[in-house]
Amino acid sequence: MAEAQPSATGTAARRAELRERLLAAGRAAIEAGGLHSLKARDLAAAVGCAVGAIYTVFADLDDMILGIGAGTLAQLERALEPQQAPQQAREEPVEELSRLARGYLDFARAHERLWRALFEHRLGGRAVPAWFLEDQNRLFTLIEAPLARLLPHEPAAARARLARTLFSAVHGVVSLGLEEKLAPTPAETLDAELDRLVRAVSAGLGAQSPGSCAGASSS
Amino acid sequence: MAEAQPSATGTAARRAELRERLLAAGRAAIEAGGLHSLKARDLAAAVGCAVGAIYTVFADLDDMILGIGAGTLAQLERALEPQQAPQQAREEPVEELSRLARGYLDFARAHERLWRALFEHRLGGRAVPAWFLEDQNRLFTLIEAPLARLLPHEPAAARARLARTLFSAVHGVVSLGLEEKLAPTPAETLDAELDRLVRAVSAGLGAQSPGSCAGASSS
DNA sequence: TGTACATCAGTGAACGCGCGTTCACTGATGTAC
DNA sequence: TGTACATCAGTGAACGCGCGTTCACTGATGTAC
Repeated sequence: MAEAQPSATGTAARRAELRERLLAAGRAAIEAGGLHSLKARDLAAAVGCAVGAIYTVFADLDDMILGIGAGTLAQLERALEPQQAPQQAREEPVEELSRLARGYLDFARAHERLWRALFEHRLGGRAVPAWFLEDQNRLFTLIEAPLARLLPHEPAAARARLARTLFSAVHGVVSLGLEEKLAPTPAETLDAELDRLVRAVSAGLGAQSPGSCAGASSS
Repeated sequence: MAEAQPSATGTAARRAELRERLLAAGRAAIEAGGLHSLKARDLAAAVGCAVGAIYTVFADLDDMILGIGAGTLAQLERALEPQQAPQQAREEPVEELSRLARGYLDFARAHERLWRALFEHRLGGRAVPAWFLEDQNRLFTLIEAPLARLLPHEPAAARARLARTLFSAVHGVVSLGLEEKLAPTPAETLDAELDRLVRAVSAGLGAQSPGSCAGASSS
């Protein structure tokens, strides 16, 4: 017998549980209808609490949106991390970059609205908190590793910039490619195009760096 | 003396003028505060007419937003076209692609909110009209020309896809690069990064195609 | 174990505001005679 | 040229809805004795 439901015991625990359930309801709402479908009354109805209870756990809805965004970022990071080859037996940097891009595309497909919500800024004028930006930067870091092997002579600062640029380019292809309201791109075509882009950039970057091309016949 | 103001004479002409003035007011509103600042009452106040008059010229505000978008696309196209080198004395395809990308970045900078409005879809569930999609496709066509010279052996269909992909990549870099709410990128850095990307892709694409470089000595 | 009481998480009706769209009306325009 | 009348572009108050947030209240929880 004892506590069947995961209902919390202490007050603090109850609050934490309410917070989680609201976050889950918020995620569900966004997945069902986009960020604009996030409504205080709907959330309250979904978790079975009063509207006012939301404000005992979040400062306001924007605060909650940030919480959801943090979860999405964490999930995205988890989805991409395993793509990194085991420490030893490192694969070609190009392959790793290609897999990361593909992982990003797959994630966007699987959680399109949640993912798009990351880039819609509904926060009324308020600045994005620092911890949120750090979460984002961690994504770029994933790209920097293979990039470092691809361009070993590139200064670290330039490599960081490049990681961001590469991410942005991939993001652009995924974002416009999945936008079905405009000219829709068939799934396999999009896969192929994204891969082609990543390989072209990788090859081109290698060629730009000292040596390169006939010299980048790898080693 | 005679008609001083550009006030129209006939009824039809008056309507056309009202439409233009409303579009101008709408553009101004978006430039000042983004798409969300487009309010019927503000528009009426700006052009000095009644709220109801708007609906004698546009079906609703979404219809008007499409009209504004069409204007933005036309302006963007005008901004990019001259970038194409005179028919004779064609420059290197890479240079042309680089200049197109730079032109896109400059346009986005100069009219950021108007430009972003093109990609925000406020149209409630309604499909984007065909003429709007055609306007968009004309942009991709601008890229196809230099691409054709860069990859002469590429089938036309693949080239069209590639133009779209390249556009998306550039768009991504510009879009995230100008987003000041996230980690902001300094202007010159963004210029340089975008250029580096375009050159890398161009070089890489050339290397992918038969011929090229050391002959894709990979294998 | 029982009782009285204080605390405070949680309540939900109500506030306040914003805003797209409508429609019964008006007054200027232009036509007919 | 003048007059009476019909048309209809344009009016703007009002409708209707949505929605974030508040706050006076309540009832469950847990403590003190």
